[in-house]
Amino acid sequence: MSLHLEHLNPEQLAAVTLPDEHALILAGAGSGKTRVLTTRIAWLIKGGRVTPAGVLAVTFTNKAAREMLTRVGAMLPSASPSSLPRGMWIGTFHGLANRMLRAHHREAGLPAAFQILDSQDQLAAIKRLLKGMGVDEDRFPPREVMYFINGQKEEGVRSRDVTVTDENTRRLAELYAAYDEQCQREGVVDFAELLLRSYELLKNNEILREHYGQRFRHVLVDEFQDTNRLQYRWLKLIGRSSCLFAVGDDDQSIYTFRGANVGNMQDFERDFRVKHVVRLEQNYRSHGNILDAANALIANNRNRLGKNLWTAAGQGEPLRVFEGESDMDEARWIVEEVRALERDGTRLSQVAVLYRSNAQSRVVEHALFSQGIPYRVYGGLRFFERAEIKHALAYLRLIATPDDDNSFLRVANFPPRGIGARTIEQLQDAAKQQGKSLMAVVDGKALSFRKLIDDLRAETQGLPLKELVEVVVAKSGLIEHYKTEREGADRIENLEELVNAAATFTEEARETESGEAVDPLTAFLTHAALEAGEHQAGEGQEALQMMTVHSAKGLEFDVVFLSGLEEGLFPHEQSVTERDGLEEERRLAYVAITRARRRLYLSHAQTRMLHGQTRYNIPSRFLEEIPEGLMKWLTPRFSRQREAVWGAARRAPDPIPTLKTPRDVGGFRIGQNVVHPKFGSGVIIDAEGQGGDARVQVNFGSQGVKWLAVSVAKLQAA
DNA sequence: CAGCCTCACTTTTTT
DNA sequence: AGTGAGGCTG
Repeated sequence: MSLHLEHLNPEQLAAVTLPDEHALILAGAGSGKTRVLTTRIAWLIKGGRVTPAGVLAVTFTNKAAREMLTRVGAMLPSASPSSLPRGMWIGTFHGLANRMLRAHHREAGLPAAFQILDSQDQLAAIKRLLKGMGVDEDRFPPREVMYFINGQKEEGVRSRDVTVTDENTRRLAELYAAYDEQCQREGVVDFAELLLRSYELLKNNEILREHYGQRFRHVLVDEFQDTNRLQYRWLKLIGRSSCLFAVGDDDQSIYTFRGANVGNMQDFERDFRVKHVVRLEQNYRSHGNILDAANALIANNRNRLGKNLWTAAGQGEPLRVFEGESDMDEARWIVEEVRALERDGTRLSQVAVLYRSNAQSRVVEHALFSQGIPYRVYGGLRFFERAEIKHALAYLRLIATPDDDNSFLRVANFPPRGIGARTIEQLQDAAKQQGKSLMAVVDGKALSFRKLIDDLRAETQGLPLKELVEVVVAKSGLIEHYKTEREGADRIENLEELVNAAATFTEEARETESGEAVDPLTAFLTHAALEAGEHQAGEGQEALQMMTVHSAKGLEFDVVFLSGLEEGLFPHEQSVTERDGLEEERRLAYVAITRARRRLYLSHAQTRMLHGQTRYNIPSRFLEEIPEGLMKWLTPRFSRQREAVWGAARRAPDPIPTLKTPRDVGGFRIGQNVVHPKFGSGVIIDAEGQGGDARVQVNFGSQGVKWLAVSVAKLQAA
């Protein structure tokens, strides 16, 4: 009910109570940015500076949007979360764009029941397009065409405006045009299109622009460092005459690989002549040593707006650092520590194992599984992305929009009903000739499929959503089909879960009243596309948390294991070739470190299985960038000779089978530690040739990976 | 038309 | 190592 302004620190309070002008809030990790954002909204409304309908708040994930909604609701009078903020627009960029396009679909040139393509759907649509146009998929891989199209859309560039520099780009622009035509014909819209379309709608339609410009007095943006150029332009348009309140942290920008533009923060300051820049630097999450480590690390980055976190909490423990002989060794150690923590009363759900890439989770999972420690792995396939769910949704879509060729192709012959490639090809030819959809030109064998869909539509006419989905799942033949599959039980369970999802969605929809009148089925399909489902198995259970560093952003844990701190892995080897790639990796490490509240473990392994091969890695440069005084090495630092691995392999009762036989090359061998007068210390990771011609490949960490001729280079065994 | 097998790929991810 | 997609054979 209350805002509790007295609990805010001076900077937070200043940010919350800024006058009605543009503001940029630089909010460090754990500095209470969500709190500032939500309190600001509530403060504006309570003070009568704005009505709920005048507020637009944008986030990146549905989860963040929900949290914001709940927290704002809790601070406002008469608030039960359901009867919430009448008319307030809180949501993701895509959610809000969708909302606008639904409301003005006619002006935007879209059918009322337009469908949304997720990335999978989009790729399928592009593959289909390329095939139809007879494009050589080796020269134009569908995935790259997709990246090109999305990249252009995210820069706000339409096909006719593409800067054509060469033949390749010219062709790509053509494909872009053809793709957009296909989408338009089929009444579907991809994620990037949602944004671009609503941007153009505002830009070209003066009435709407004025309407929304007048309406939204205050526009607030979360995670501003993650916005791309189009999103920034969208904000500029919709918030033309409003006060823009942007909250972000340039040090936590870890999504440039998907188009995020940190430069938006500087641009914003300049474009809007921002008078108020508030830095939130007091951290309420971590102990001092953890923060000091994070600060020291990120200080190595050049492109920063500048910020230093501090805490009133004590220094806490030193960071614990472990060197494993192998990835398995590292995993074993993690498991041991986790059990010790558990014995000391730490809740498993407060412990997280973080890693740079998903492939690393497997070894740890094995170790945890064999010790019977419950764990939960984040990421991977989400509910609405599962094949069986996509199949069911395809049936539903065909009921709503029969011309949806993507869906037609997905399920025309699934479960198998004798409509093979031949038949489909004929249909595609006919459709192309007549300029119609596949469903419209169905004949012969495929008539049975159209009849099935027509029957389903007739039968479900007027049924409530839940029953509708139930009937479709039952009569599509999917359940029957999965009964015959050996892995089918899980899939059937998921289909049943889909029916439940439909049931809950109906209730939610009634409560939150998304406003615009859309038929329930379309609303549900939109929900499925826009919210692939954070809803995952094992939620809320007491289990160890495992995830990539990326997915850990925004979360916090008492204890964090940051594993695989090795050159080539973290920083990832592909990052060194990208512009500013290393700085992004460092920000990633910064995000990882600042997830920990009380205890942080850092670990690396000397050898690691990757893609079926043993790799020899040296410790990450990031370990060297953390002051020695903050760390406590659980294993003697670098003292274990790499030879120890071979020694262990010889002595151990069961030798580690994955190790290659150490081959002598000019007195050196793979895995050996060496010192070079110029490049410093490194480890031999590959070798070729014999005697005088022998060459070895050495990983010198921050100095890079080099091939050296043994007879020339002054290499010494370390 | 359908199942099987080989081949190529492998950073990070939300919507 | 493990997976997914596409090609080939029955």
